[in-house]
Amino acid sequence: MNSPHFSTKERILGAAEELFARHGFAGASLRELTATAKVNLAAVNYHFGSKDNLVNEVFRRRLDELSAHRLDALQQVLAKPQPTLEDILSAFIHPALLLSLDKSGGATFVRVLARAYAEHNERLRKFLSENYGHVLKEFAAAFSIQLPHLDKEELYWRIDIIAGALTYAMADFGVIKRRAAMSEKIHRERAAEHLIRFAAAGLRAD
Amino acid sequence: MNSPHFSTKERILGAAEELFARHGFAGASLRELTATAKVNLAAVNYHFGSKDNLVNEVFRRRLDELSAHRLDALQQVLAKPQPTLEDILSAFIHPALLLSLDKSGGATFVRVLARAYAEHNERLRKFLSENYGHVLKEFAAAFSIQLPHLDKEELYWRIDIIAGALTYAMADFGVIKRRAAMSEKIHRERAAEHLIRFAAAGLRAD
DNA sequence: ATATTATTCAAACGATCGTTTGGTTTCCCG
DNA sequence: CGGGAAACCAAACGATCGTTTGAATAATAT
Repeated sequence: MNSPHFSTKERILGAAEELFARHGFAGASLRELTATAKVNLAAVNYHFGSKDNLVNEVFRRRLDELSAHRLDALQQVLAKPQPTLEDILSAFIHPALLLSLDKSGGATFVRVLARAYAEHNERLRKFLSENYGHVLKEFAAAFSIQLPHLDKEELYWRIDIIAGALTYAMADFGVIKRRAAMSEKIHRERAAEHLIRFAAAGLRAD
Repeated sequence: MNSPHFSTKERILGAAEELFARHGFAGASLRELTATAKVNLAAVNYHFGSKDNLVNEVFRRRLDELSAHRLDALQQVLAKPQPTLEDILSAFIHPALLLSLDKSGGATFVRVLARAYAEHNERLRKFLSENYGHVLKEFAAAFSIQLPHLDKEELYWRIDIIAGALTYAMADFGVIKRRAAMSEKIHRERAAEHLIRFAAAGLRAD
């Protein structure tokens, strides 16, 4: 990720993704980050303005595409005659599954996503809400039709918890490396199916 | 938690639990912590030696009891003629559910537990592994009998991920407060059942 | 080739962190 | 009551953090 044929900005983004996944946002220092990226310490502030904004850009680089995939999948699901809760959840999870299987940092980014859920950083939540809140809003609306017995507050609470647990479960925080990439893909796909069923049960509960 | 009839050590532990849950271990500063506990800044180092050791003691205060409950429940399950995977998972989750329903900080501590999973702090992991690793080891042995097709490495990996997701899902990180305590208890119990089924499916997958 | 802009760099700044110090107060037992 | 241990407190220490500075270098355009 710090190969010389990447630009300074790209090397910083790559190192940031890696170190944010490993140490969290506050835990990753700009000194270790810039050393990993093989750039000068001041390069982060020069190219991104601040560490906070670097965090934003790490998310933007991946979330624009992930959100688009999720909304596409949701639109296809809602076009069906009788969409199920599992269909909607699949539209939410499957794009993240694809991202986690991506070879160039996608899996690392899913771990960063899980960090974002765990660290209840107010500033970051505001950024994500302002830029990608409409995605969760559309999914919440789709869920709401399937779950008329839940009021808005209760639904949002459940989506928040479930989305966090789903993301965490997909994030693969374990220390042990898996053996074969092929077996990993199969495992993740099956895990995603189980996650969908678990989340559907959690949403359907009275 | 900072009532004057609590001792200084207890006030510090209570404030630490609260602030660790809200801001994480690195994110909670001793200055805010001691201000919340209404004690002097130096009191933490006087009574606990260091911030790291304070983190340890926050866990020890709750985990001794939680681990004992889990091992008791596991022993009862293994005494049955045909224990199922769900039985073993229930022995792991149910004590945590009881803790999360505890009125005096138990729910807050479950959020701290979820933090511990998300922050991959090496020092903290070592402390937890040394002091409570035998609990996970006994559960892993019980799982292993039910899941002979999984080798040790794969089993530990799955337990790590699943335990993290379970803990996170139980941690109730959502901002929205629930309305009635009674409805919360019912909701959590049902959520625990769903979690058990989800985790069992994840463990049983090839 | 020269002027202008963009980028990189070593060094320092101010703020905040956990921790330590030395003195004061409080408590308790002989 | 008196004396020694325990507890508390304000203040300072050293380290590390994100950020800024101003000069040196590289790249680009006229």
